[in-house]
Amino acid sequence: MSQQRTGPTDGPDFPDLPEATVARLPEYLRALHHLAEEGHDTVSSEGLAAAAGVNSAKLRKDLSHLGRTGTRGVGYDVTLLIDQIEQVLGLTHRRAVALVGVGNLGHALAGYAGFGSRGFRIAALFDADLGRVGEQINGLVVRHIDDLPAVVVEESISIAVIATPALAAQHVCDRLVAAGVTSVLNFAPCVLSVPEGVDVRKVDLAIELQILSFHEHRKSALTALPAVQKAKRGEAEVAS
Amino acid sequence: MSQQRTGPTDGPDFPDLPEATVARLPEYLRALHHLAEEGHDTVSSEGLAAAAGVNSAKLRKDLSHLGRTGTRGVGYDVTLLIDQIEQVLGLTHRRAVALVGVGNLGHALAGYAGFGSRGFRIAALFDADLGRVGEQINGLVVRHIDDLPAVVVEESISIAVIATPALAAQHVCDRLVAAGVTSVLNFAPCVLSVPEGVDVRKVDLAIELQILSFHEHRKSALTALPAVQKAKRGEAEVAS
DNA sequence: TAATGTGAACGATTTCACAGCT
DNA sequence: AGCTGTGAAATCGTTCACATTA
Repeated sequence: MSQQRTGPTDGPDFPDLPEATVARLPEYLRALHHLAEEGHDTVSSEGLAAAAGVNSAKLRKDLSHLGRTGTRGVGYDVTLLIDQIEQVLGLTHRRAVALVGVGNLGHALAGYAGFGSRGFRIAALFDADLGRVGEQINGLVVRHIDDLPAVVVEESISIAVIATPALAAQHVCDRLVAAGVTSVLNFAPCVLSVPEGVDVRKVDLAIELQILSFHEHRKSALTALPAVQKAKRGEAEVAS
Repeated sequence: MSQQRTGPTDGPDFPDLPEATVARLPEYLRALHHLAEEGHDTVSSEGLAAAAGVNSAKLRKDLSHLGRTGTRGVGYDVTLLIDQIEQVLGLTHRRAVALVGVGNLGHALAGYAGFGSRGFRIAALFDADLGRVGEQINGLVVRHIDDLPAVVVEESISIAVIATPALAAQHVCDRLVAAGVTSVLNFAPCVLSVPEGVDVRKVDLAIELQILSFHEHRKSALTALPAVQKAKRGEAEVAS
């Protein structure tokens, strides 16, 4: 819809994807890798949608933004689609990631195998605590945060993970941005302000539980008073 | 279990909030606690919106769903609003949470202080690996997953966190649901299927990075070809 | 006067239903 | 015949702008 096509010479490599679609492509990618391991060569929109936990119309609309990806009457070629999604997500090379804060959570993230297998390489660990600097985790030495600028350049790092306490996060973020980082994944429970052109995503573990708490609260309120209005909701509620 | 009834006429207690609003209330709550610690008694929609990283119209609309919460010409009473949000989110009592899978990530989650300070109590740890059963983490003994049914009842657990490998997650989830758990926070990179009435939220760390990777990719494509169409985006891009 | 609460406009996303390929 | 790709409809969410109220 909102697309002015810039000519017959294609919007080559770069469709302007809706944000909601971007957020789902990684899920499709994971499902596709799984299907590939199981030996599937092709998959229908129904099949892939089921594996990714969405409905098939949504999946088809999402994939349609990537250009022609399937074959009518047949479905999608699994390996081809993997390639196309990895292309669009910029996963054709393994991206170097810096992790700041090797406390409780940071330590676990540093050892999380899922990053390595899905396109990323933890290239450096940082902490402000001199007691932690020098420690070795998973084959990487923890460096002092003052080394940030040098290492970011050295390792061509553009993505960083913040796993510090909330009070330190904004300061750390400022230093990351100053060093050239342009994407931040923030685990600290606070709002980060960043200049234009820098992307921030946030993961707040307690917030996830609080959202579930709301639903628990609602469910127990409904079962406690089964009298009025239950005609409303009918399907399995899966929020993501 | 766990209901706090205000009487038979408690209809007004339970607004039917939009899901997007529910997802933001915890962020407001966090910001409010922070403001309270700084000694603020009241806060305007502008002020709270800034602290929570949203715009003020959205905040007012969100809060309007809770009923009259502010005072025109003045703003919102900080402690009163905290109470109202905690009420709606069902945080008036501390909820017991089970955590399954005390590997790398699960271990860190078991020690995460943010759960304790924001309405939750990790009440039990489980693992399938007998080598881990008996280990003590943060004052809790890891139990074998066969003990699930007993412990869930004993501790009145309705929320569980899954931090197992992907291959085990569905099986663990089935056992949790069978034991009576009705909300699941899933850290395993896979889709869980659950019966109606059970809520699932998912946190996939690699997916978060992949979404950032997309934006990195797009940014570098845009700076590489500064020629065409840049009139589009204007503000700081904060995706959550 | 200052700031909330809210109808109405707008925009984004999801879903439907089917035309069009293979 | 079967399944993708896609307009159009429906739904959901955001923003605007201002009437309303303390």
